[in-house]
Amino acid sequence: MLIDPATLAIVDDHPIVLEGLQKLLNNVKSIQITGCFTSGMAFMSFLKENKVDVLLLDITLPDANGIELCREVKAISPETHVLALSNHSERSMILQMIQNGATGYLLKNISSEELVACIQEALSGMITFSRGAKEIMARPSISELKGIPQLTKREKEILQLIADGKTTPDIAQQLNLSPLTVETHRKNLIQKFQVRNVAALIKVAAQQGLL
Amino acid sequence: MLIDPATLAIVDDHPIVLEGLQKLLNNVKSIQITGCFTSGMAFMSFLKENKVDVLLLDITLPDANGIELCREVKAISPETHVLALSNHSERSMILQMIQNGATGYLLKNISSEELVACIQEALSGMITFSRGAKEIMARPSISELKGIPQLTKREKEILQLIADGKTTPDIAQQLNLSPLTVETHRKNLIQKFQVRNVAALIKVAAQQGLL
DNA sequence: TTATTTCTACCTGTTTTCAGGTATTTTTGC
DNA sequence: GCAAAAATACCTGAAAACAGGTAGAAATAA
Repeated sequence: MLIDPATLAIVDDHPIVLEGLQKLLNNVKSIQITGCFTSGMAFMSFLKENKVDVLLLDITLPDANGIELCREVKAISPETHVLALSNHSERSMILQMIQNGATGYLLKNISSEELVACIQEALSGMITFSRGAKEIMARPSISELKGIPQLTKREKEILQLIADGKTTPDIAQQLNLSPLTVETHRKNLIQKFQVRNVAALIKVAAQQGLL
Repeated sequence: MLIDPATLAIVDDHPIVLEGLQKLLNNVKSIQITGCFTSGMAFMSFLKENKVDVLLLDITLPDANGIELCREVKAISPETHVLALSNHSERSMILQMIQNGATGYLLKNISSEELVACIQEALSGMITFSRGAKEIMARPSISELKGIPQLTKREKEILQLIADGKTTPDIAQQLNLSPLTVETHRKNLIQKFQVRNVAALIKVAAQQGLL
């Protein structure tokens, strides 16, 4: 008994890459390439009509950015496994792709065997990385982790409430404090993070994983 | 010629877990357990005096939370590979740990062989997940990906600038627009995201990876 | 016990945001 | 070419945030 081969699509604005990947994957029985696209829009209209099990997605595209495209794909077709295929080797980029629903991240220097293995792993419902990507992920940039101001318990608490959209009077009431006290904490937070206002405060706090 | 065994420490508030892990890893020649701790503080003072190659870290601790502890560990000792060892099976939790410098995430139902394999993988400088964690990572919650408002180019641009701490007048000047126009965009952003103010706006935008 | 940090609270005045609209001009998609 | 979407711009008044302070009480660490 034969199982249906998995359907695979590729989005990459370099035709050469498309060619190469097709040749490479054509020998693989368990995978059937059902579409190659050089733009995000073209793929999206294809996806609305066809089932796609795996998508190999380049991040840099002419019409849209890959991160957003990935999210759109998963929103329409959650069962499609999106594998980012990119030259970008920044940890933050990989994390962003994963956060936006990618099932894996492959650097373009990947070997053909590894590529097939990663596709199989994705098909079996697991996140997957190419060797290079795994190494990048294991090396957090020091700058990301240092320079994080030490917050007191109260400050963390208030930071959370601010991030939830609460205003100073709201917070004061909720914590049984004077609004003036809350204002002080808010000011201290802004000072500790060396930012100009809450918007920037929340951004850096979020980026450091404090929310 | 023998290579020095890797040093490993464990932080977990359940003594039973510590016992179990010790027994389990004692047979492994390439790993030497150099410390077991039931609190974050105890480990941190140990870390200041001793080299630790791998740390098995429970996320729920009495004195500190594991996410912050992980960051502190990496800040002091970037070469220490922190492997989260936890029962928490939420995707967001795993992502947060990774974002805060963890080299991997293991669910506590991990088998002993898998545990050793993951430790080896971490030691070789790659990120690693237990099988269960890989499966969780591959399944983004639909709620994370849906409900993301469609933003126009201008709105994205202004959202970025707001997140950078720019005020309406700043942005207006930078983009050669009337402040009133910027205000309109800002209002539309708040409406599209269904939030009360910029603080909440930036939080959700950051969480959806838009910044 | 002392020193330090944290939490609390206050004051003044200015700037910015936000709510709740309306409305014209460009783009863009079909 | 027409409709829809996007970008532009305006108005008012209230609420909130921010800058730049000071300062006492309480908790914590040395």
